[in-house]
Amino acid sequence: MLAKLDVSAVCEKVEIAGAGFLNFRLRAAVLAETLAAAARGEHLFFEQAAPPRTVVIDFSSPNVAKPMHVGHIRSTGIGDALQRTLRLLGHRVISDNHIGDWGTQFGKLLLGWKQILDRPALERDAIGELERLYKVINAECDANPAQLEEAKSELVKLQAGDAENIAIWKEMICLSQIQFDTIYSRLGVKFDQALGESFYNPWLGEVVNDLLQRGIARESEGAVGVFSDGSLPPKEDPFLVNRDGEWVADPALVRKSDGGFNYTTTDLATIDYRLKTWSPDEIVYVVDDRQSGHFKKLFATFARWKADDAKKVKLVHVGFGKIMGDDGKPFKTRSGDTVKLGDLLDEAEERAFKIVSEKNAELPEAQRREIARVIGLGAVKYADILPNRQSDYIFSWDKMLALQGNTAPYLQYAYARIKSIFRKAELPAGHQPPAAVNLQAPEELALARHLLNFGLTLEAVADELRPNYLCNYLFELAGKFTSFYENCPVLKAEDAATRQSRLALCDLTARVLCQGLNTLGIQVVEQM
RNA sequence: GCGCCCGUAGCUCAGUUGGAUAGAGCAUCUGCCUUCUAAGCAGGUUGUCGCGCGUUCGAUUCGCGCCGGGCGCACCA
Repeated sequence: MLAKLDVSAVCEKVEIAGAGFLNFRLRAAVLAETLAAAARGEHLFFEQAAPPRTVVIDFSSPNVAKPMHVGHIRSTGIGDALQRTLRLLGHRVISDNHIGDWGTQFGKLLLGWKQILDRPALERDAIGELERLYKVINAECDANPAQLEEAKSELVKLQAGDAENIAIWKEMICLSQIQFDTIYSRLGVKFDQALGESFYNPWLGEVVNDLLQRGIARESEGAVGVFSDGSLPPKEDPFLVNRDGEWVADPALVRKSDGGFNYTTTDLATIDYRLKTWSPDEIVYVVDDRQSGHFKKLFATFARWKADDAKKVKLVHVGFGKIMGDDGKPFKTRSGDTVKLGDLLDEAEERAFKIVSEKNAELPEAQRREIARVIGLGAVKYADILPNRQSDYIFSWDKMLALQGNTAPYLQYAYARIKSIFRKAELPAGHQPPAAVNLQAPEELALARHLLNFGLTLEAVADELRPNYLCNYLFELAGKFTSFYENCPVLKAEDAATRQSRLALCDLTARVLCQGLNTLGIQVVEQM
């Protein structure tokens, strides 16, 4: 292999190193020229994908009439990082927020609205009031069958298009939309589409009829479900479950015995719509791992329903684990309630503000507020993306804001230090990047080599749908930069050429840090 | 019961698809601020990669079997 290999243009002599290893040494001149080209703005160490793919990403998916809570940050944060990564690499992305705006909960909500709505409370805090309606009526339904019947009949009226119920339902959606807009604008998350469950209503009946006609679904106990077709061994068959040693049917229900539809039905109609509308190569669902069984059934059902279409698209469930409190149980407030996303972000900003004020009391308050906003939000997002997504992680304010170790503030700090160098450098307007980058010190070389890996890392994130790879890359980059920073004076470098070269290295590092963090949905600050 | 996920340093976690001496942060110990932000850096200490068998030149990574934890298993989504 060595005899046939010709990489002399980019590498020094290639050496055999033990059993099955070849050692390649990148030519210093190639490294320097790659950096010089980047300094001239010709690239930033990554390339556009060829050919680009079309990818639908389904994430966040909050419910109408409920507060967005801590359970939504993983789907929202991971999904947003993925859409940003794919876009950066030149793929065509359609991000779609599949909002829970339809379903059985509206029976209870409508009943609550009619029986116990507190208008002034609704105007003060719409989501709080809607939440209260649901909780009260839900409790009453558990205790009182007559009330449950009432709720069901409100739902039937809604589904039948009753004008009054439709109007109330629309108002609830409007009120919820205000909340969603507020949260997403704080998070800086944008969607191309927000086609909620209700959007697919017109097709649900057809979906079920078609499945019945093709013999994929059948009736059972008054409901309609998709059952095993026996094509797989029982262990691998998503439509079978073992109970006490017997393999029994575990169907995907598509119509309830009362005639209502299930979420599998909506999801089937959704896949069909997305294929017809955007012809994607891939549809990615960023949803809690606990729903993996649902997605297995959904994908298997779709493959049986539309075999030709199914061959053209890759359906992927990007699952993730739970967020735990430091007691190892699901993360809750001290009083045992779910943590609301808005409150979580408020607290992150407050904690960051305290720290910024301690470290940098001399900055004006407005600037400290803005720094705290970026740092606090970044800390929460980063802590959420950093762990391998399928494992649960323990939520810790101290850890994410500790600002040492693998955290967003550490990365933002590295960026701020670079910007500080440029403020002190007092470069003339229209400063040109150096003609040559000259790398000598081991810290310079290590930093330069690591910059080259940015593109490979982005591609790994896109291929495996794991944004945590980018977190680890950036953490290493910041680490290599600070080593360089400690050991290699920039402004007081021994000669002008070294100074120019090191300035270029600093600038490229800042650009990659900024681009990388932005790709994770995190901003940077010039000073902190 | 069956399926899925997890088990890596005292703690919290990485480990880019089977590669070389398994890495970070916290904790702990030792140095470094009249010099570009010390929210930092340099270095020391810390491991039966849950256990066993197998496949392989080579296994934390793949297969099988155990042990321990979490989650899911028909009309909620």
